[in-house]
Parts: sequence; C-alpha cells; structure tokens
Amino acid sequence: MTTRVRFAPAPTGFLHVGSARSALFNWLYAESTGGEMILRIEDTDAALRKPEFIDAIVKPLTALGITWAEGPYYQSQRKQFHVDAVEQLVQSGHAYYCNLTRDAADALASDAGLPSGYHGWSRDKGIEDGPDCVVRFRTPDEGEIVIHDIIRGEVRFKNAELEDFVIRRSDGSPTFLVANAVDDADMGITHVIRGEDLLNTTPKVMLLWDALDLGDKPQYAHLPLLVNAQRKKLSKRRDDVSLMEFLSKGYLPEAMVNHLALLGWGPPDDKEIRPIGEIIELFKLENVNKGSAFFDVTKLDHINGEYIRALPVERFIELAEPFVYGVDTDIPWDAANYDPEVFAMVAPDVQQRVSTLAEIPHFIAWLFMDEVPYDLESKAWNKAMRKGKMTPEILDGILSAFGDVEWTGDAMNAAVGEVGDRLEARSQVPARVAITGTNAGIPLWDAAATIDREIVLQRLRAARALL
RNA sequence: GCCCCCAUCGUCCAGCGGCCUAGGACGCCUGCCUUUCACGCAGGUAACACGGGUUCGAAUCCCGUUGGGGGUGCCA
Repeated sequence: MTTRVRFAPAPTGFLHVGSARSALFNWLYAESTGGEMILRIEDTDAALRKPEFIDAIVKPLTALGITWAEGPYYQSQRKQFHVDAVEQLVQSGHAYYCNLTRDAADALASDAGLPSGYHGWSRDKGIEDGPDCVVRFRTPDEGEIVIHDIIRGEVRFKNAELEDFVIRRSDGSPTFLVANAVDDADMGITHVIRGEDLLNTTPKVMLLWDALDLGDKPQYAHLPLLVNAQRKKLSKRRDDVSLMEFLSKGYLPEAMVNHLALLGWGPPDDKEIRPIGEIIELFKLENVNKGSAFFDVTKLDHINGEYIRALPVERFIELAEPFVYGVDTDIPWDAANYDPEVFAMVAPDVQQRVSTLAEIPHFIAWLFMDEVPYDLESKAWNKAMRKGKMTPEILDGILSAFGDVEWTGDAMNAAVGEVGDRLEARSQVPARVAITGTNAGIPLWDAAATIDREIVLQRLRAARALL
C-alpha cells in the first residue's frame, strides 16, 4: 500500500516555522516511502476562510521546495459530507443535541461540585434541534482508547475522562474533529503526522472514526513541539517565527529546510549539513525524537553561512540583488552610487563573511557611500585609533603619500606599508578604520582603489580631525 | 485542578543492555594561518535530573520523585 500523508494547517495567517517543520516531516516521510502528500486547508471555522491566508501557506511551502500531489483541498468545501456524518451520528445514537452554552454548563458543574467541563447534561433529555443547539458526541463511559503512535509508542486515554465534545456548532457547522475523521478516511490517509499539541484530540477523532464505521484508521505520529528559549511552544504572538520573514531576511530555503530537518531528527552518521536527497534517504519516522526542540537561530545562522559559502559566486551575486538594490531591505547608500561591477569584484570576499544575505550591505556600504560614519565609542575605534599614539602621524603620512600615489591596490598597499615601516607602527588598521569606518571587513586595497581618490583623501582627513 | 507527553553538554543531534573513562555539530575559549575580519586547520570547555529496582552488567528496561511542556473552546 502506498503511503498517503497530509499537511493540514488551519489558515491563521502567515506560516510559522513550526508548521513548516510539520509539513517538512510529512513530506520527508512521503518522499522516503515513495508515497504522496496532500495539502488540506482546515477552515471549518468561518473566521478562517480568507483567501489571503491560503497564499500565506502555499507560498512558503513552495519556496521551501515542499510539494504535494493533491490539493489544496478545503474542508469548508466538503462541509456537506461533514454535516451528513453528524446527522448519521445523531441517527445512530452516538450524538445528541444540547442547548447549553459553555457558561451554563460550567455553572451546572460548579453547582454540582464537579470539576469544570461538560458532564453530559443534555444526554437522553430528548432535546430537539434548534437555533441555539450544538451536537455533542456521546463518549463511552467505560473502556479506553489506545493510540499506537509511531514516535511515542502506546498512549492510552480513558473514555470516561473524555467529555462529550461538540461536533457541530450552533450555526450548523461541523467542527474539525468530524471533518478530520471524514476527510482522512475519504482521502485515504495512511499516516497522520502532526504536532504533539494535537495528541489529546486524537482519541476523539478515533472515537468518531469507529462510530462512523470509517474502516481502517491511519497510523499516528506526533512530532515533538518546536519551542522558544523559554521552552514554550513557538507562538506567533511572542516569537519571531514567520517562515517568509526568515527567507526575506536572507536565509536560503535549502538551509532552512536542512535546519528544520535537524529539529527532532538527526542522521545516524552525524553529518548534519547535506543535500535534501540524502536527508530523504536517511529519514526514518520511527527515529524522530520525543522531546521538544529549541528553534535556535544561532545554529541556523551557521548552517545558512555554510550554504552561502557553497554557492557558485554567480548565484551568490544573483541572490544578493534584493539586498543590494534595496528591494526588501534598506540600503545605507544612495542607489545612484551603486556599481554592480564593483560588487561582483568583491563578491567572493563578501560571500565567505556573511551568514545571511541581509548582512551583505554591511560589508560593502563603504564602497558606495560618500562619507562613512565613525563610532567614537566603538571598540574598533578605540583599539585602532586611540591606543597607539602614532595614529595622527600615520594618517598624516598616508595622506601625503596618497596625494600622488598610483591609484591601484598594490601601490596603495605598498605606500601604507612604507608609512608604517618609517614610523615603526602598524599602519594598516588605522587606514582601514579611516576608510571603511570599522576594523573588520573584506580585503581592503583593491576594493578601495575603486573609490575616487578625493573621497578616500576626505575620509582620511575626516578621521584625522577626530583624533 | 484534571488528562496527556517529555527528560544525554548552554543548544541541536548520536547512543536502542556490554564497543561509553558517553560521540558529532552550534556556541564559547586557546593556538595556527593571516597587513583587518572571516574562512580553514589543531586543541579545549561542557551532559546521562534524582531515588529505587531488574540484570553478571544500565545513559539505555521498570517504578517513583522532581522538573519542563502540551491540552483542558460552539479554534485547530
């Protein structure tokens, strides 16, 4: 039997990295077993039915290279099947109408000294359907339901502890629990792979499955949650988790996928950074961890840096475009000053110094700005310009040498070296700080030779004046 | 409160009863390379939560404790 998995997000705005990880693991499982994945949008709640939310799911998945064989299907478009299923459950006595609001049910519970929750108040009351009625599923009073989870092993729930949950809202719309069972059955889903936060809903779906007589159940696998530094489930509200945001900040899709694959799973040979094809080959659902994983951007930065350095330089230049032309980010220089040929020249040096594409402008800004800012409070300035008392003499020396030096990297370098030798001081770093504004960066002189002599002289004078 | 899940370096992953004086990666530190920084290279730091079992033998199996997390909606 070929495996069929589904990625079934609720359309609640941008896709976050946790959902992306779920999608990825479904996809990895499908790819590694020669099966297929379908995409299904779980929009049974009317509030979630917004077309822009669909784009927010499809675009990032596509960007990551996660593909699906069918869909997107919309649960909202399958509503009639779900309504029929609810009707069937009422008919067969598995479900009943209830006209209590949540507040009323809680009040009854507290009056009766029972723990909060719904205690089957409307069971067997012969309540007729009406405008304010919901339909609740009658959970068995005895017995237990056992999930054979591929990742977690056996998980047991006592039926008596499951309350009679709502399967149809008072507006007539069935809830996702019904839709889940019906759609998974109709779509021939063999494996349900999703976050651990849904583990508690699984017994309810299984109960519905049996009551509707839907046949063989899928196998379940509940993935460990992705958490923040406080070990809380990643949340859109408090954490920086938009997948698209990461991509537009200069993280490469391949690096993102590689990093995500490493959260909750690892290759048996300890080789972490590798092509997706190898990951598919090695991926085993049963080897996925149980413990939650911290989404560590520091590690992502490293992986992303590795991927960037591995790029052919032409590709690097291509990918850099939005960042050097200010399409998605601000650039610190006047756009008219930007020279793609200069960037192409220094690109290999930049490429091995950035961990995200967004860092590119930082390394080349001094090539396209008229003046560079000096941060007199910075460690760079203090270390290079203040500590050595020869600095004014060094800059004066360079200034006079640069008046008529041949304007090539080699000649400039040699001239600065001579100044240093003559004064018995290190002249390179002060020159770099004066010209670029900082003490760290790409090889200096060939790049500096692309700037007009007068601009370089101005910077040297400006820095000299601050000493 | 109740239900469920989890527990190896700060972080991610390896370990599936003897190969473990616990391995790799990120981070951090040191050194080498280098006219800066980075890359690269060579080292270092650092963990089996605790207590009981089971076993000739436990990071690995079982129970408990503690700690963390998830759920507890007419959201999914």
